[in-house]
Amino acid sequence: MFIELDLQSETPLYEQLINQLIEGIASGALKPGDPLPSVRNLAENLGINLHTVNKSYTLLKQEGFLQVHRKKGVIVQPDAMPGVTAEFEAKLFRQLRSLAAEAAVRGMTEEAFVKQCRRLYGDTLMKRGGDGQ
Amino acid sequence: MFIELDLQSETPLYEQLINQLIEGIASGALKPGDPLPSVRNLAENLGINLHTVNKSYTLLKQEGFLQVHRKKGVIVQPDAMPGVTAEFEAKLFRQLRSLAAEAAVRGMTEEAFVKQCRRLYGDTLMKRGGDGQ
Amino acid sequence: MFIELDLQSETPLYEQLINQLIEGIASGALKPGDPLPSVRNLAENLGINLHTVNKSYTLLKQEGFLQVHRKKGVIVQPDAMPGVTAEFEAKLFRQLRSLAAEAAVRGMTEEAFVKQCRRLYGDTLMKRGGDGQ
Amino acid sequence: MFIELDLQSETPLYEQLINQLIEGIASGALKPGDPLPSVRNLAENLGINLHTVNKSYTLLKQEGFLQVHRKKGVIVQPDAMPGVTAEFEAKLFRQLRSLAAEAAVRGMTEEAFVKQCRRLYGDTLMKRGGDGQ
DNA sequence: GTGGTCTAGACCACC
DNA sequence: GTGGTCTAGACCACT
Repeated sequence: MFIELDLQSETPLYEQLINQLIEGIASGALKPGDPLPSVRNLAENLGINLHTVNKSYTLLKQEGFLQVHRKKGVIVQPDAMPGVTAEFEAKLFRQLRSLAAEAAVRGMTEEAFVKQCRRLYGDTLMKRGGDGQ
Repeated sequence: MFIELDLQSETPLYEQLINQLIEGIASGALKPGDPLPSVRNLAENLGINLHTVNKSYTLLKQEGFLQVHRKKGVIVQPDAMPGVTAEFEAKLFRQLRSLAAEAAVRGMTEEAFVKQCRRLYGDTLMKRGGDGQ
Repeated sequence: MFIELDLQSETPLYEQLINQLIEGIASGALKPGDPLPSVRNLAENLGINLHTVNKSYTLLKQEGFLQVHRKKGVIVQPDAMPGVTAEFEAKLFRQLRSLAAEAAVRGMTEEAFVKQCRRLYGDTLMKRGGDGQ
Repeated sequence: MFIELDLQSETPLYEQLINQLIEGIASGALKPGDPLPSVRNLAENLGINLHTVNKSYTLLKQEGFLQVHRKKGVIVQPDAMPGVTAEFEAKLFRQLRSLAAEAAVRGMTEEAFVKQCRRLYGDTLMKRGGDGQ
């Protein structure tokens, strides 16, 4: 498993897990239709409680990234992934604006900031070639 | 006052306040050496608790964005703003990676993502010319 | 076979099966006295477990929609279908009230709601004329 | 409190609670902006666990029926209620079709069925005059 | 064995 | 005081 949680972090475990699963999908490590580990299994591997994993899975299901399949258990959305919803745009907007403002105040130039953005988007996907579909 | 808090938001009030003050500095609405409203005053204007404003100010002072001035009270850092610390880089990295991954999964192209990043950085600074509307 | 199960649905398979068989009877696709596929056969065709089909049949027999026939195996109730029992009325009441309330809150007018109800009842029976496509 | 849970029912407690809260909104007993009891408080009154109430509230928040207000606690959506989404239409369709089919097979006429639908929609709203806005 | 539900008790952040 | 998070342990329905 490629997942690593930071027990000291201030971001909740279930949220870290959500982020890492989405990154897994983005990178191609998790492909549409792939089965995920069972809640119990993953919880044990990560050394956390079953309910915490369950919460992450549930939220990802509600968002449409995951599905429960009656035979395969929990799987990655095999059909269309959720698109760019208004909620996501709002979240993106809010978070980017804060980050950009702080970066600017701290003296980071626009080019440095944008370069970092591009790099992180690219990193995410680059692994696809070596690893995914 | 250019500050607007969203009582329905999931972001804590003190954090919203921090963000908006930093955005105010980035845009030039708040310039180095400018005095900020007193804790009591701002709390009253925003209709929130003293403690909340206090917490925001304290954290911003700790980070080096604000200072206490004998006569003017709390002012915007008149000397060098805090630079790009390791903590900030880590935060930037973590948050951007999550956002980029989700954007990618949702089908947002790299160009669209980067464009949005640049736009939000630019928006922040553009107001500087106008000197703080 | 006119039955289609959704493995991603939150409704249990045995319940989906029950619903579709009742809809089959309602539409006339299954007529009183008609034999049903054997448990084994149907399970194989649908790609699901024997137990699941068995559970559906058993419950439908208990309710009186199906019967066991010495020679034909399981058949559709050839005599009087079960009537409007107190249990059914209670279920109908409970579910309709919830749906109606949510529809109302979501801004669906009474006429739109009732129209939908009538349409779905009508759809079910209209196929009867065609005798079970 | 107007809420009554059936501990024997096969429908989960949190779902019963959700339904009753929506019915409360539909009837006008709960008006936009009204504060709801705290999770602890309601849980105690209903004799169930805090987490069960929490789950109901959380789901209703996600759907947009409720909001957390930083000062008033949990309140009924003060702005626009969620409209008729595709998911709701699908749910309505699925459930009504099953109910209609079973009603038809049990010998309930279209008029009797539709009348019941209209009655339950009406009941829900009628209380508004006496009780609500 | 799976996911789903419920309970119980604890700690924390926020206001 | 509030809601949010996490843990622990239990039972059930479904396949």
